[in-house]
Amino acid sequence: MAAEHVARDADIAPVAALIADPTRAAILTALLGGRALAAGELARLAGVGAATASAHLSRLLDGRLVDVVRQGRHRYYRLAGHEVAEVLEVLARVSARPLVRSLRQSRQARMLEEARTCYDHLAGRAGVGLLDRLREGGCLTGEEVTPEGERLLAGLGVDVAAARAARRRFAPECLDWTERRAHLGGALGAAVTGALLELGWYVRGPVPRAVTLTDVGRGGLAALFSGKELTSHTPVT
Amino acid sequence: MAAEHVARDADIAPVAALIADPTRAAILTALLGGRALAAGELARLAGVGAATASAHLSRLLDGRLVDVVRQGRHRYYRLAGHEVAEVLEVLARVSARPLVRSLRQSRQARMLEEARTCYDHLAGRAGVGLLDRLREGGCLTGEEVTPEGERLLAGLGVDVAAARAARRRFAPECLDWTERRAHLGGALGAAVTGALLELGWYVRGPVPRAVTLTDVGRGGLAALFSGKELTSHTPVT
DNA sequence: CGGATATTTCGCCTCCCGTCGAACCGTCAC
DNA sequence: GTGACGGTTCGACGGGAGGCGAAATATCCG
Repeated sequence: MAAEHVARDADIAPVAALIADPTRAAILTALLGGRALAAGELARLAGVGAATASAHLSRLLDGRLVDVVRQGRHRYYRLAGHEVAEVLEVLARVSARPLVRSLRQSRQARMLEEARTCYDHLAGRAGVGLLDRLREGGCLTGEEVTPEGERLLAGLGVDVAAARAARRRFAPECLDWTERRAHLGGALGAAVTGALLELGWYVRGPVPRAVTLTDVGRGGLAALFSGKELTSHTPVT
Repeated sequence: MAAEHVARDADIAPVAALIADPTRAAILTALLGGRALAAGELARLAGVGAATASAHLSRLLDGRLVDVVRQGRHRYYRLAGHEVAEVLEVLARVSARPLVRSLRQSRQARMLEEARTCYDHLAGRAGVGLLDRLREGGCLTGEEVTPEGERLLAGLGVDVAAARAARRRFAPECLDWTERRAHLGGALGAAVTGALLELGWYVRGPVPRAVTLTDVGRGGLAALFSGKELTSHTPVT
């Protein structure tokens, strides 16, 4: 989903190992509330002796998953930054992944599979289709926009020059994890997506990252790409 | 960061334990490319015997971190969905967290700490400040908008009724992990943030989730909240 | 059908790691 | 000071998990 922004390979095992222990997981989860808690409190919450908790906290400190602030004879521990909280939250989401989704959830999931934003660019079947159409139409070769592409995008109101001048990567492929194929990311992806929303071809949906194709958008895209839909699927109803 | 959307507590330890083993981590990382790989290939990539790899894959399968597709005498394994890929990516990010950031990174980090979007609503010091100002001004009590709040928000072009009718939670607090305090999330948070962008009080920055306060916005907010800035800090330069 | 190859299952060994009790070091209260 | 309490360090114990080789199973190819 965020392949564009993935850090180069780092050993994830050590960090995972820190979270893998049930006691440490309980400690970290207790700290998810944002408050700093004393060592003894954490030991109690985790249901373990003070010695054990201390050992765990020491390891979490080494691994820079928690910070400690000493205050008198107490030591208050808290999570070491929002990245750590994010890991715990994402991990909680996959851990809670139900075997079978509710109707509402599966409908939302289908909407997100169809079209959603990935940070600030279009993803899902629509995102993958868009990149395919752009490449098929010779608008994009590698990471460069061709003259045809420049014309087509200008027609949409995309400022390609501004995107090229942006401080982020211009037009990287971003791996789409529901499609397992690439969609268009980077400054250009953001600019194109912004233009599509601006034109009202896509509108943001009720679910945070969902966007949906409008009738206007369907017509516009069909005209742009000579009748080819971005995706062959019927829209989610 | 995404406390609004966090699943209820699930034991994250088992999933973390699956990732915690270096061999399994290597297997999962190899699968991050999105392609399905055969068991033997994965064994080779992970630098381990076929028997060992098989055992690991079996456990990953049990834990629903990978899917398998049998094709003749080969068994191709792939990650079981985008959530799993997300976990690995976020985990890679914290694992790679440098001890000291580069100047550019720290500047970007400061921008994000100041103001950014969290899914589709305002976060960072600006987001926390906004919620504080709304509460101080008596615009919001608990999760309800007061008549004063209704007037103030209407002046900004926020359609409170529409937000209230949305299918997502109306105005939940969303824990902000850089501030360790709450900001306004949910349908109302999204609507307010949309209005602020629409008015040009905030504009999206070069970095994916960054937004920055404009001069117009500074004036508008000052007028709204009788001179109080959302944050006492000088803007990031 | 029979040999070759891919993958899994089965023991077995080893070693790491979480646990606890007890001793030790700081800090607070009187 | 001196006792009480929070927290960490030390040492020993036990269980669980990963590693491998060998045998079993499944699939392909001729």
